[in-house]
Amino acid sequence: MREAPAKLEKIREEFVTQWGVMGTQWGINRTMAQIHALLMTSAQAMSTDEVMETLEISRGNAHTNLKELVGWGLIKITTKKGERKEFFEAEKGVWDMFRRITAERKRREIDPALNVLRKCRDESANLEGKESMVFHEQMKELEEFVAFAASMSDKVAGMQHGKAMQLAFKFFS
Amino acid sequence: MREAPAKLEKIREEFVTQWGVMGTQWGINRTMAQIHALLMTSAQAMSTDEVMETLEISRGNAHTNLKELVGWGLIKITTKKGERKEFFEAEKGVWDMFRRITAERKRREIDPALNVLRKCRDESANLEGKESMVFHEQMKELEEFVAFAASMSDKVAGMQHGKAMQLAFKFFS
DNA sequence: TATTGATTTCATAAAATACTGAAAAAACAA
DNA sequence: TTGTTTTTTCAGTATTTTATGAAATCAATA
Repeated sequence: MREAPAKLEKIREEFVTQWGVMGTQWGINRTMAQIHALLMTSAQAMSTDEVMETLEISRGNAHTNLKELVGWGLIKITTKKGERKEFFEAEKGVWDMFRRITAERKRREIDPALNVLRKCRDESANLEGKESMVFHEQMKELEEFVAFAASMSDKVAGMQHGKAMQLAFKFFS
Repeated sequence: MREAPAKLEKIREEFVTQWGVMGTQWGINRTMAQIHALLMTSAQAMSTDEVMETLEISRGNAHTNLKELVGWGLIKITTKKGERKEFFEAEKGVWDMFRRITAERKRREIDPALNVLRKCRDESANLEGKESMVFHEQMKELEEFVAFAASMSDKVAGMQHGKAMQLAFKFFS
């Protein structure tokens, strides 16, 4: 890696660190957030060894989290001519990042919630008593809302940047 | 608490359990999610002792998470005539729940991210070299996007249910 | 084929997070 | 005041999550 001005490296390190802290608050693992921050702000693809060295983490840790990021579609694997190693490169466009995160969170968090809600709604459909009514009604409303959120999520994740901005403009009118 | 049909209690317990599991995936603590699920589906307000007993958790745990939920605005404290204890009651409307969660997540997750991004953008504004350009550009785009998300978040969280549905309809046209 | 370089796995260790239970503080009643 | 009930805090413990590092596997080259 070509030597970057010391000042930049300092700011970048601060960004990576803070993004890691934010990650934990977002419910994602610190190293994963840090690697993402690192690759997002890298002018060129990095190897596992470079990531390990920069963040001072073990090979296992680097490997696991790089592959996890690939799973999220936030980074992709590339190769360099004459090199045997894999290199990793981040998706840099923020809209694409957002779409991928949205789609993945839907899959991991919204869809399972929907299943739970539907099951509980169905099973409480024909019960007697006030308690049962309250429960069933709550399940129904939650289920409807979450289903709606899921469909919005799909819609947004499927949109092109231009289309989305157009819509956002509509939103503020 | 009046005795509810055994079948209901079984389904409700399943819901509470599963909501707790989901909570951990959402990055929030299991007990907090369980208490929320419990109160959301309760026909009447519950005391700390009732929560402790139902979920078989300690007083400290119940107390901490009840207060945390109050902090999120997802449950509120009430009292009963002739009773000295505090009782807790959940906001049941899903739209209001959603608004409160949105507002709180913005405050806790989006706003701090914005601060980090702005700082990094500013500090990298006048640096030389390709690396610096890439970094600065990325900070700028992230900052713009997150600021946009923040403003959307405020907008949504401030909307009435009817207004939001109207908008959602527009969205699908 | 053997050799070397790279990736993957996984048992163990470390760190972060959540929970308990009991004691202290606060709120209310007598 | 003094006693009683309820809330709050927190040190210690348990659990869960994440990271390490070495060994196993895989892949490319010669």
